[in-house]
Amino acid sequence: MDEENDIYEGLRLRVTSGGLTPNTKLKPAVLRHDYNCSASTIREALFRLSTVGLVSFQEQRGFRVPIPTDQAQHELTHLRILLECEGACLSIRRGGIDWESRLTAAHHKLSHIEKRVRGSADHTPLFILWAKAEQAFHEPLISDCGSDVLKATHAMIYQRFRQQVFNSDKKFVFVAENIEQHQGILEAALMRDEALIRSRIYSHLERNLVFDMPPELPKLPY
Amino acid sequence: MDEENDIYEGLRLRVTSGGLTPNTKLKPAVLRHDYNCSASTIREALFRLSTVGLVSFQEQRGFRVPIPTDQAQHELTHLRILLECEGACLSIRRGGIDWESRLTAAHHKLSHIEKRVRGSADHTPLFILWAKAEQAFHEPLISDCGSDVLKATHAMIYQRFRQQVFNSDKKFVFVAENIEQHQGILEAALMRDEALIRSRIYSHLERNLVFDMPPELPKLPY
DNA sequence: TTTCTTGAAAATTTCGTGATTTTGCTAAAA
DNA sequence: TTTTAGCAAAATCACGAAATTTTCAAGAAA
Repeated sequence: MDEENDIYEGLRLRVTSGGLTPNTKLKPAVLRHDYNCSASTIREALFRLSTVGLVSFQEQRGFRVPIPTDQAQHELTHLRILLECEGACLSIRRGGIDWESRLTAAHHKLSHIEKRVRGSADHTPLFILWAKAEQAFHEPLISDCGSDVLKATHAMIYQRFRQQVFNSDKKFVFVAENIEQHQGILEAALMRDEALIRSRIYSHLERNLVFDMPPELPKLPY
Repeated sequence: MDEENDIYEGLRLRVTSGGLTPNTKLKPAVLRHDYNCSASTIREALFRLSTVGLVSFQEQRGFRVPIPTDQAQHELTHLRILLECEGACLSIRRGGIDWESRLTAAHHKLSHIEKRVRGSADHTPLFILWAKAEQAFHEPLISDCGSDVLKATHAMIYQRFRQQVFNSDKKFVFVAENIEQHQGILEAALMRDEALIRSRIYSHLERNLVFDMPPELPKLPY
């Protein structure tokens, strides 16, 4: 099980950012050779991935790479906004100087990579690197919210979101605005301005919303 | 897998509302007899349950019934409020007359059971019945939000919440206020008043929050 | 041509077993 | 009495094979 986890991680990487065509069948009897283990072990890992929505599963019909749809992209984005805004606001209240520090460090790395991406013609080779850095920025954003459940749920949604956009036909198109948007989010965090960080997280993710959002939801009662 | 799912559901019921003492070991070799199948099949189902947080798992140490903690209760309640408010508001906007109808029907059943519970001395025997009716009310509340991801995430959190309170030492104490609170939520839904339904969902769940909540979060940017 | 049946090949699911690890008990040492 | 060491029993994990189900191509019927 020590390496069982490696198998799980390996498969997760493959279905989220491995360039697999959506709807591709994932056959334990085939994949076993790539990981030097039995089909049962692969099956177990695929099963776990299906529970969190990273591979689709139908009884007696095996596992497949999920098909990205506009609907799914919209829903995942919506939930990401909801969870990330909540986590960020709570972190602003609870986080100390060490939180600011971690966030700033993560942004520094991300910013460096994004500037490199902007300068290069083909973004594809840098994608994996960028994806890791962007996750490493969005994660500490909510790290001090004080809720493991919130963080775990966000992580689940985030992974599915990443898979969705990477496997959609648009592939990876780097958006230059990302740079200033990430900067803006960092600034709002350091300013401890909750309304501002909400607004900026929303603006950052907005372009992934394919349908209209309700014009305005009333403020929370707490 | 036809009955595999029955096994999964059976085990889920047992760990969420089966009266098992927290930290009880769940041994595949023992449980197999209750379900007439092999230990491997049980193991697979337990594995799936562990992925959604309904049983705890440690490699080489097997599966156990999770131990309820105040922290977990607080976090699960917090997320329930977040998701349920969001889903209810979206349903208010998108739901039609059929939505009102389903919600009213569910409330009618729940209300009937709750009045019976209030009248009886020992609540325990009615608990299973009540739990089902209460879930059957909170589920259509968000059913027309238009997001399967939101609904699935809420279902996951809801199950864990239910397990948490049922397995905590307080066991099942029926709170009389539930009756008017559910009534109030229904009314807010029919009035299509989003601010009101948020406030009432919060009030309804508030007593499960063991720590202070932030005094107020600013309104969402959309 | 299109639809329906048939049956062989392929894939999926379930199961028992052996290897490895943990657990619990007993006895010796401090 | 308390702690440590060692051994036996029990439990967990990975595996390969048997049993069941699906897939799909080829031929029959409409």
